[in-house]
Amino acid sequence: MSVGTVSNVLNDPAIVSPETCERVLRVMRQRNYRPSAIARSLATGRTRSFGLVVSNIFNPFTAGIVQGAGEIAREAGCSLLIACAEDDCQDVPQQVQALQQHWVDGIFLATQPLPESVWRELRFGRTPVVIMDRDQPPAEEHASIIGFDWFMAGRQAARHLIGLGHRRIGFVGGIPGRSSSVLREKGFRRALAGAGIHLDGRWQRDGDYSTDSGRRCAEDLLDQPRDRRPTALVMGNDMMALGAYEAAELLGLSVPRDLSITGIDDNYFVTHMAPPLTTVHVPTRELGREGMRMLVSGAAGAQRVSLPTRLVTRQSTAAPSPEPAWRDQSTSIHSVSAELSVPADAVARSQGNGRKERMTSNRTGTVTVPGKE
Amino acid sequence: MSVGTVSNVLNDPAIVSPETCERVLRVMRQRNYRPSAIARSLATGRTRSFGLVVSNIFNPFTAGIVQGAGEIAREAGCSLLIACAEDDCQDVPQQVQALQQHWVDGIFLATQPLPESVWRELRFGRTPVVIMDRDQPPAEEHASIIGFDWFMAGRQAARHLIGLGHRRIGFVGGIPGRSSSVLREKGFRRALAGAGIHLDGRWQRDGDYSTDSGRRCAEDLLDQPRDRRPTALVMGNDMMALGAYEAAELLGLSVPRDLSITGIDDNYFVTHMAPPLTTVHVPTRELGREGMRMLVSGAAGAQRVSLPTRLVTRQSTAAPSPEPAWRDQSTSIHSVSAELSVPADAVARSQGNGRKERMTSNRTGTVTVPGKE
DNA sequence: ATGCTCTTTTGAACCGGTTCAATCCATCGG
DNA sequence: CCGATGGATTGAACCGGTTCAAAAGAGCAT
Repeated sequence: MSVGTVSNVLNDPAIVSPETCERVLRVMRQRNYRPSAIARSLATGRTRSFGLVVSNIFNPFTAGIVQGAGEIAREAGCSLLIACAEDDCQDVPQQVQALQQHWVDGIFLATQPLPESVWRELRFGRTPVVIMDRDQPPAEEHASIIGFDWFMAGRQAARHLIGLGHRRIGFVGGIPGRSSSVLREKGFRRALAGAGIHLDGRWQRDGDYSTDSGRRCAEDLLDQPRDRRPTALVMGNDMMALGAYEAAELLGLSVPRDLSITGIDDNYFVTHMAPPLTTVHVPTRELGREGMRMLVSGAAGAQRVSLPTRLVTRQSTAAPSPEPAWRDQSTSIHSVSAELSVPADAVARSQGNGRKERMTSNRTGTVTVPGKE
Repeated sequence: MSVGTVSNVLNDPAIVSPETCERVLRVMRQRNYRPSAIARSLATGRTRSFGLVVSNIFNPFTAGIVQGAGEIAREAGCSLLIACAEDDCQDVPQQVQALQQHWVDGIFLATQPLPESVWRELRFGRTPVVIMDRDQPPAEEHASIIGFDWFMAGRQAARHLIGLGHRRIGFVGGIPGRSSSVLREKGFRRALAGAGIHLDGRWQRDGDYSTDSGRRCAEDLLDQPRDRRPTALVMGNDMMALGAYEAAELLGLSVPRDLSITGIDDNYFVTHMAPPLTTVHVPTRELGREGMRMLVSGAAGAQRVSLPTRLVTRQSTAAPSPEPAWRDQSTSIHSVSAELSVPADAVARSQGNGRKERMTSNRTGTVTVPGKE
């Protein structure tokens, strides 16, 4: 019995006679044989394993990607090497190098930010690469980009509030300059412009995606006389929205009666916030799946994919309370159209008894705007 | 120039003449040579990589372990293969098998629960194994057990409340039968017994570690006339404590004025709960580090390590409000001693203005009970 | 010049598979 | 009976390193 035959039983049983095949399998079972992935890789030059580099593993955002990527890898019978980079991501090049030495068949870079120096490392390998959420077009042929439509996210949040009748809407952005932040803001601005609402620069702040920064910015925006204060806030992500809740509590404002708040991300904890947060769902698991799909299918290369987001309505948003009579409402044609576009049930739901609602609400909430918006 | 010499330059430059060494290194740099971890593994029989099997990657508990294990692996120059098992952990044996095929030098099993069938898989490999939090002693010589002192955790939570003067303390446990749950409860009972407090079975419920179950159990415990209702709740983990907050809000009880609540885990979100949660810190990152340390040092085998927990005091606990006068206080010697053991500053802090406190409190909170308790 | 260390380099076996040309063997047609 | 056909099996090269006995060379004492 030659090793070649045994190898054939493993890889292509059809070309081996049934008796031989059976005999080989019996012995394997008996001696509890396990083929060595290592040796196989050395012989074939392919490992059927992929590398995934992430930064903050505590971030639910990251966890979603890991989850999704793992699913696809499993389905394809491939293994996934997950490399956790340090917080500042400076060691990503080393991580990439380590993965290359393991001959991974592809690399998924899902860190934020991504240091420029990785390109030097990537250039030498012929390894296919998928990169998450990168601004610049890839410098290499074998790299694909995958990301979220952050413009859509910002616009969806703002449109929702406009639809509820809000006119004075504040915005707290994420880390300035980062494209994911810039696009959220652009989407927000577009929505306001589309509704003919003048954007007051005083109602805009830059945070850094942390709860604390969210609280600070929100306090700053809200600490004004009632008639000059925003009636709604679009927060750049859920963590900052959490901070906005804290700010509202500090200032004695009730959510959503005195202030509507929206987030972006749809982290798992938002359903447990009081009240549950209306936010823009960002399909991280789907990004993990899609990115890994590109790698296992060998389709990675010079592509650019953007995943849509969708608004999930919960109890942190409602129509603004009526203004004192002496203050004249804006009655432009835009405000009328905005008023008319409020979905009736959304208003009813938002104004209902939040408490009872919450007991029966499911974790995922109600999807208001479907996929393509 | 023979391949043997080149190999020596890589592994033991000292035995190669300086000129040769330099020459080899220059060519390597020039041709951008990267040694193949695959080929090296095949030759040496060791991969310098380890497997870590986890279940729910979204769980901060899991994230902590991944983080810690990753740190030690990195320090040791080893790589870490992270395998995410499905939620029910039924596929752990397959995951283990895959890791064994990759010739990992050791496996860290950090799933909960762990199906019995893995033993069949583990028995055949000579791979060292570290298992998290397992009840039974290991069946094999090469397996070590690492876990938390859940008994201590339960006791610390209860003692803290007793120290504040609580006598009617409710308990909501985790999944019944699981040793981590049983031990928490035992620690809780021991603390009460130690203070001479009679444990009323009606003040005990079993949850499943989810927020919803926590809410249900807490509601159930609290929905009684004031004088028969617990003044404090020990919740089996932070998620269930979150549920207890919801229950308190539903019943119109203020935390901590009407009800003190403690958790276990010290998840990152607890500092953002309103009020911030007093909980027992469980050092997951340290567990990851320690477990991986056992593997990389080759010390894994028939050991049993238990990591201490520690109480972190925040604003969800306070002394109970005084009872109506007509109800006679228990005045046994135990209650007097309990009263005296209240640390003065803890009471002051808990009763202070939670709002102002919170703005300046650091994320990690105040460590009340140091390491060894 | 010879023999003896000691350092450096070499060559080949080996790790555990894959791959493929070559061989073996049975069957069938002529 | 011979040759052709085709399926099953074999043997050896190969993947890219490590390891180690053996060879080569250098330096020194005799």
